[in-house]
Amino acid sequence: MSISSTRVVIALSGGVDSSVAAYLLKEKGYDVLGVFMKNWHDESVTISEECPWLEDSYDAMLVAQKLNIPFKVIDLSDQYKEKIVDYMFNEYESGNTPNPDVLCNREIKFDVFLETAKQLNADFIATGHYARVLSIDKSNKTYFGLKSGIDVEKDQSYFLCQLNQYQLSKTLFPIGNLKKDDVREIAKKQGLITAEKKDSQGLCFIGKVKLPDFLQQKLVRKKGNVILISRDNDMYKKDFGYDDYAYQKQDGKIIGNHIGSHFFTIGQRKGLSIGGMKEPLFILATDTINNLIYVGEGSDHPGLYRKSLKVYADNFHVVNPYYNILNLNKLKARIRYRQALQEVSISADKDCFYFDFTKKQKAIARGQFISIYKGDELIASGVID
RNA sequence: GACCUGGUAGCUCAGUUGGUAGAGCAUCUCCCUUUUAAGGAGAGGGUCCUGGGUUCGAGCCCCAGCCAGGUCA
Repeated sequence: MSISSTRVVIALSGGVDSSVAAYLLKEKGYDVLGVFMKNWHDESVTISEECPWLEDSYDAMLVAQKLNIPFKVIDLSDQYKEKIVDYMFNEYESGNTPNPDVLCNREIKFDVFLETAKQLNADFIATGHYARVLSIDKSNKTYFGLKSGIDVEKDQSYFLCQLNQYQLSKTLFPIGNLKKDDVREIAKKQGLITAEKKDSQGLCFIGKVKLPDFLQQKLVRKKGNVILISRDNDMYKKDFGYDDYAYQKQDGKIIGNHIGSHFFTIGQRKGLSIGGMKEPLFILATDTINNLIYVGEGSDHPGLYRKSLKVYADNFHVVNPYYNILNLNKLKARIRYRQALQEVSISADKDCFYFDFTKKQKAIARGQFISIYKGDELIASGVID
């Protein structure tokens, strides 16, 4: 298959990264089609009066025009609501801390969008992620690997940690081997309107919303106690293994009230509105069954740290089955975006995968994703329990 | 009932020999960041319990009252 007859549908977000990705594909000679995904509409839960997607879609269109590639807008907001927004509400309601952007990639960009692209006769889809796809051939089988972007500062492989072999086999990341500065430089040189545009932030394609406000559109406020746990509580002398510290109301003293434990997450400092301490208060745990929040004073409070965590086997996802993860050593992992990679060792039984870090980890949040790296390749991931 | 201690920013408190007030926490804003958080920078905020008095001048001294906690009968 020649390049000129290979059709690539690029997801144009209206930002500089996808703009340059599109340009690079066009330069290589692919048959490129630009598509803007509308993932949000204003009828459902929303906070701000502005609607940033309109401006973004306009920028995306201008870039497509400039590059002389066909362009269209597709509306995936129904699917986005069903698969991402509802997931968020459900997770928060049950006391977990979801990661919508990881799900957005797995369920929307590399699923619904991929299927839509195929109907447009696409051979591949492409996005402006800072990540790379490599393939390895072994005994007549091709394995696809997800590698971090060359630009360590901008690496976005973490958000792609739930992609599977099929999805990777259909994906190109044209800017994965570029640095952000280079991307902006190219955009500038090509006169793309997005060259100086500020990097996007906040939930993918929704824009900047304050999460507590967002959640309160659906989840009700419910007054409950905030309980202060002393740093020399007996709890910290016991070994909880791979489980969370199990606090009970009588382990500390009530120092105030909150508006609903499901609005908060472990490690959180802001938003409790309780002052009068020497050091800041951090949330050690939330109990959404009894509507309680446990806090500790100071960023070095022992309740904020654990060295191990577990992932249920059902929630464990192998990105590249070329490797048998349990046979590898010198693995590293991160438990949130942009965290420096941490040394970890992995074991498993038939129910769970167990992770032991060399260094203690701060604010391990149930519902977030751990992603495991061999060198610069992301080989597996899982939902933290 | 008597005595003692204290009533200073939203909270916890500091305020030297009297010269119209500060720190931490909280709050807000900005930066950082395609999750949640964290982190960095900055800002706002006080008729110093009330009423008198002494003094050129009182949060700091004196008197009375109110409130909170404590002690003694």
